[in-house]
Amino acid sequence: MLLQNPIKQAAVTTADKVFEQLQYAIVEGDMVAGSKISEPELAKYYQVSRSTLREALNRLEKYHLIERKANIGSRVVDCTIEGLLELYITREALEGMACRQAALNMTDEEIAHMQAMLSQHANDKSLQEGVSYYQEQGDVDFHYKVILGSHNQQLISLICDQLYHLVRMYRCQFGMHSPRATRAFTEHSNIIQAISDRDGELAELLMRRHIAASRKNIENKIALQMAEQKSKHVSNQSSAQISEEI
Amino acid sequence: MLLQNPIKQAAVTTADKVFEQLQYAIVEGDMVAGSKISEPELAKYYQVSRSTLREALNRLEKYHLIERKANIGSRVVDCTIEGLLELYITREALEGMACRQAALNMTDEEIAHMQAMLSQHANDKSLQEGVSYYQEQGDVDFHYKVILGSHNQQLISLICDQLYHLVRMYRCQFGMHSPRATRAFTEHSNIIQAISDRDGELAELLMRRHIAASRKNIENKIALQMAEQKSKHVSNQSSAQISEEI
DNA sequence: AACATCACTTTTGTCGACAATTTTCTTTTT
DNA sequence: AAAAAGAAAATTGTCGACAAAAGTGATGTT
Repeated sequence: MLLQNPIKQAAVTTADKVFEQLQYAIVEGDMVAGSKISEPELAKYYQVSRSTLREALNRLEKYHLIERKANIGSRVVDCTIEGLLELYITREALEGMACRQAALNMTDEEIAHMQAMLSQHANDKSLQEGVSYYQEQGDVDFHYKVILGSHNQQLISLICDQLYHLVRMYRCQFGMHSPRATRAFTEHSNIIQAISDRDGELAELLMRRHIAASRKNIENKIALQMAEQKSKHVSNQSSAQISEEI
Repeated sequence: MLLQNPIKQAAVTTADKVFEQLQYAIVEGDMVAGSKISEPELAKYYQVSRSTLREALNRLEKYHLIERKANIGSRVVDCTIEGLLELYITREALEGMACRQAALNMTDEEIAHMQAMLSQHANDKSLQEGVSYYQEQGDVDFHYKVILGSHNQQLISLICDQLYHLVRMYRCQFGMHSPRATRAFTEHSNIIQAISDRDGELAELLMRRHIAASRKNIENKIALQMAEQKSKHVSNQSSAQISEEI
């Protein structure tokens, strides 16, 4: 898997390993979103006792990948358009603030490193060719660098633990593509400039616009698809591909 | 306990009940912050098996009230000045955005209800007398109303589940008092006005100032106490009382 | 006296079984 | 035939026991 959580710790216990496998299965859609989870079945599948499976489920619940009800059971979280938009709004708030804090708290070395990363991407031939794969990775790297640069454990934990698992899940399930490389590159460039200027206010503003632009782009795509589907009388919209950036 | 989580569901299972008791014990400081947790000991104390106690611990970990390490054990989270300030910065980001969304998404009925709540507080004699108790409750009610008014499940869950347990813990452990009633009342009043004007931008700005003001006030108090302690050669600073608003 | 090693104790992780609750299916009644 | 009631099956919650890992203290070596 490409988009790794940068602050995760190694899986030492069996429950950890089962959790990781389940995490990938859910994020990549091998376990269908919204479906019920059978503890005995899964325990048998992963060759572990139900206790350790439940331990893994607890961790999945912590990361908002499943939902549990007492005496009823667990379900994989559902991927809805509303949920996706809510996620973007939350990201806008948290990553915006993280970017402001990064401008205040990043060391000069960290900033230099981020600038180096960016110019490396600039020289990368994939950018010129408009290939999305490397840019995708670069985009994720950039966002993580900014988040970690906030030096705020609370923000880091919330964004990386609570949000980004879901972000990756939506990316996979809705088949979202990367942003047009050049546009994102310019925006990233401006954000880094604001950070190296130690201009927290501008840095936050730019990051919020960067994320809000993606959200609005998605909203437009959705509106378009809805109209298309209405004219074509297609009922199933959950498998729709949304060509948009992270 | 006064400051309840407004979105919590009833505790039906034994693990739920143990979790609730442990939650209060941690928040109110009956279990000292940073201390190690003994599973056998706690299980015996609450008269449950270690399995159900571990289930409760899992939930505490989900809410960031304890921290676990594989094969090592659990510790109650530590209350530090840095952690408190990080919490305020995160609140500023999340509640600011929640307030913006509330301006966009609250129903007219919800707004009317919040206005009624505020004028009730205005007429309450406790406000005139500057009694903090009711105002404390009123302040919490106000913030919760705004958060729920965002109609954004992601924001609601993050703030109420992840942040407010810690907020209450810090309030208890640092013995923080309420804000001066009249000042907070005016600020709340202005925020509600912005919401009823459907002015999301202003609503967010005012809420962020409202929270940032508290944070800065705390920072000043801390700086003052640090100076005092230095002159008095007092070493223990963790039990300091910080007279500041939520 | 300080350090390393080994055995012992304690604690955490995992397992299978039982109890309680929910769901499903059958039977009964209107 | 539809709805209600009750029995059976399956699922979740809880328990005590064992296995594995970490911590502790005594012993021996340099």
